[in-house]
Parts: sequence; C-alpha cells; structure tokens
Amino acid sequence: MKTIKEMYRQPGEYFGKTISLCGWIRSNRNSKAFGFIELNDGSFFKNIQIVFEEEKLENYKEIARLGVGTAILVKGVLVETPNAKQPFEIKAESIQVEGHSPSDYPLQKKRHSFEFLRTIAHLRPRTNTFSAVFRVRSLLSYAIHKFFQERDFVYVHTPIITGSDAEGAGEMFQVTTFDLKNVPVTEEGRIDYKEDFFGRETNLTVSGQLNAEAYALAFRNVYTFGPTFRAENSNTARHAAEFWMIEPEMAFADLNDDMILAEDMIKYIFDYVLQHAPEEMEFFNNYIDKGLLERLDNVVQSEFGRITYTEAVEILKKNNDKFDYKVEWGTDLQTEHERYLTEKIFNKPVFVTDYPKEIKAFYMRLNDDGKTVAAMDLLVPGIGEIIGGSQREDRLDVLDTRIRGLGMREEDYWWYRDLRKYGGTRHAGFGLGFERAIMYMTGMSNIRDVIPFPRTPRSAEF
RNA sequence: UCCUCAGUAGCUCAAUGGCAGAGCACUCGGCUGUUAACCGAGGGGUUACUGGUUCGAGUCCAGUCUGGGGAGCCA
Repeated sequence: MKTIKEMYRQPGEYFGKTISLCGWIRSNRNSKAFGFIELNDGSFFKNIQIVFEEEKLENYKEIARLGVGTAILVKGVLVETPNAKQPFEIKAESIQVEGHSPSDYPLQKKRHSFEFLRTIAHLRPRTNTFSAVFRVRSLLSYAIHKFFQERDFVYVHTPIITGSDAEGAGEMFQVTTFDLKNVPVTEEGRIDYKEDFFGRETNLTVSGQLNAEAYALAFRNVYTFGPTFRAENSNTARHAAEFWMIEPEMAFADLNDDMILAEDMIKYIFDYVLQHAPEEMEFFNNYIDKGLLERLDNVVQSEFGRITYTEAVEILKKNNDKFDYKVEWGTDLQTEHERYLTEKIFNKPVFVTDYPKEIKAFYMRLNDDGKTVAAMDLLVPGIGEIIGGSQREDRLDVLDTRIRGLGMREEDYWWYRDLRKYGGTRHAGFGLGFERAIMYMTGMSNIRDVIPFPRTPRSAEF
C-alpha cells in the first residue's frame, strides 16, 4: 500500500508501475464509458485523480454511482499527464468499495461556511481548509518541541489540576467529586472542602508558570506545553475555554533575554512550517488570506519592534482623536491601541515593555522607578497579543510587599516564596498562546477553527 | 457579560404586509478526457421557538433560543 504523499514527493519512482492506494472520494465525475475520481488518503493535502473505464472494471456502474465520502481501495498504474491540470493520475485496474457514503453526507464538493462546518466538527477535517489547518497545527507543535530541545530546555509537565488560584487570573473551572445535589457543609454553613477528593478546593490550571519557575530554578531552562483552562464568559474569535499554551522559563535571565528567546522562537517555528508544509501554506495564501506569505516572510526576516509602555502612550496620545477610548498613562492599552501600534506604527510584531505595576500580575519584577514592572507583551498584526511575559520578582521582601499590597496571603504562596529564599536568582519567562500562533500562521480568523473540537461558552458538543 | 447583525429547502442565499423561489447538493436519464465537468427532468419547506398586531405575517411588535461580528477579560 502506498500513500498519495509518496506519489507527489517521488513520482518518478512510480511511473508505469502498478500501485495500491486507499482513501476517500472527494469528487466523482463520469460519463457513459469512463470517469474520474478525486481521491484523498489523508497523507497529503492534495488529491490524486483516478481514471476508471468501463472496459477495465467489471463493477464500472457501481463505481460511477459512488458519492463523496466513500472509502475505496484502488489498484492501478501511475501515469504522467503533461498536458493536464494535474501532473499525473492513476489508471485504475480495479476499485473496491470499503465503506459507502449515503446521499445525505453533509459535505459537498463546494465551499461551505466555517459556521456550518463547526456544527459538524467530526467531519470537517475531511475538507481542504481543515486538512491544512490541522496538519499545520501538528507541525507547529513539533517545531516548538524541536526549538526548545535543540537549546537544551527541559520539558516539564506541570499539573492540570491545581490547588492554587495563583495569579487570580480569571475564572477557573472547579474540580470536585462532590455530589452537587448534596454538598457537605461545615458547622458554619460553608462548603466543607476537607471532605472533597483532594481535601481542599481545586481547579483546572490557568497557567503552569508558578510550577515552571520551580523547575527553572533547578534545570535553569525549562518549558511547558499543555492545555490550559479559563472559565471566562468570553465570546470572541480569539478566546476559548480550553486552549494550549507554551511557557518557557529561564533562570539567570532578564527581560531582554526573554524577548530574544520569544523572537527567536517565533521565527524558528514559522520558518519550520513554511518549509515543511508548502502546499498548505500556499493554499492559505490563495484562499484564506491573500497577503499571508509576504507577511510571514517579513516576520521571519525582520527585527521585531520594541517600545516601552510609556513611549507607546506618548505616540498614541498624539492620535487620540482616532480612538474611541482615549489613552492616558496608567490605563491598560485597548485592542484598538494595540492594533494601531503593531499594524500602523510598526507594521510588524512589536514588544511593548515596562507596564505600570497596577495593571500587571503580582509576580512581575518591580523596576527601579518603582512605578513599572519588567513585563512584555508581543503584539502582532491581526491577532493582537500573542505572547505575555515578564522577568519575575526574585527579591523576597519586594515580593512580599506586593502580595500583601494586593490583599493576598503570604502563606498561600509559601513554596513560591521558598524559591526566592533558597538560591533565588533573576529569572524570566513568557506564555505563548498556541492557537493564536496557529491563527497568525494560517490566516484563520476564528480560534474555533484551529482547535479540533473547540470548547467555548455554551458549546462542548463533540 | 455588554453592543450590534442575523436565523427561509441538505448548503449558500432571494422574496414591496398579498400564490414559498434560485443556484449548488440529492434522485433518474443522457454524454468518449473531465478538473467545484456538462445537458435534460424530478423530489425536497413547522420560514429558529412562543405569543401579539392585522382581513392577511417569512416580512411588523414583544420575549426566548442559537449563531456571526465588535468590546471587556486574556493567551
């Protein structure tokens, strides 16, 4: 059994030879005595054309009637077709049906809306677009591991179930074995979590960062790559309740090292996919986003922009008449401001650094000005924030002041504080939204279309 | 959660308050090199749901549900 990918990659090896292929019919056109089947076997983005003739097949009439989606086994000879649209085709000697596809098969050999395809998430990987998206997702995933492994980063599996609501970052999904119709309560009438499975309140993780820091302070350079959960009622094209995140963490590194790593990583993984999925990338460029390849080439070759929050505010304030929300130092940048920076001012990815401490998380390192923290966001055209990172606060007394100032309890962070107490050092890391990277890479504009079975508010059908 | 737009055949969409329509798909027939093949015929509807206005509602009004786009939160 051969694959269609082998035909396309080394056609010369197979010309004139009889080969077997199995796959699914994408289209079937025929006339009285001959017909053409577009076959896709999942090994490759493109299809191969099967020519079948009445005089060669005893089951010609049956084959001519087969619908889109039918699984078949084909034996035939690969021949060159220099004057046709396709480079070669299979002259069938026999075609056997493996699985029929009745006429109510929802996929047609024409364009469907992404909205409709989301309602048939189990069938949409059989379409061109989703075939390309999910092969790129796989390659991008591999490229990320390759990038970090080549640099001797240690891959750490941080927990999915967590006992800390660490960052206070958004709503969390609670994990419990309680019978929700009969929850144990204490004498004071509160929920008695001591009776729950873990003996405490637990949730699905919103970030592996705090755990990754512990391993960075042992292995120096580490990364996590796994699922993350946010129970926010976010209804946008860029948010999902379950998504994947890559979180590198480096000891003996500052914010500048962090940005260098982020830039190197983005360039490396994009370049890897461009080289290993040329057919898919060309498809995206032609049918999803016309300027895609040009923009990605620009990303791989250009230096990312860098600007401090304070400088960005100065620029944006001069253009305040263009914005619905006026910019003022101390407020967080709105989407419209971020897009203006990355799309109009820089026209390429840009790091914005050193945000006011009030609008950033407690673990970010306080700068010498006492007003800002060593944080960085990487903004990219079309998507917005794709990476958020920082140098971590490694001075225990400063960290404690921050924790208390935010009304949090030091004892809840006892092990995190231990990392500063015993051999603490400067360290930094960031979080890359994996799906946002895929969106940027493919031009797909909705996060629901780059996750195989997406989970969003009111939606977990598959 | 807020703002906004939409929901009509399997899909993509038309239809001035007055007979429910087209293209594609599907079924049947035809066709000797097709490329989302082509030609002919046919079947296919609780107009998202509930209520209201009206002689008459796909169309107007109210509510609900679902989806898209935008915002917030963020990755």
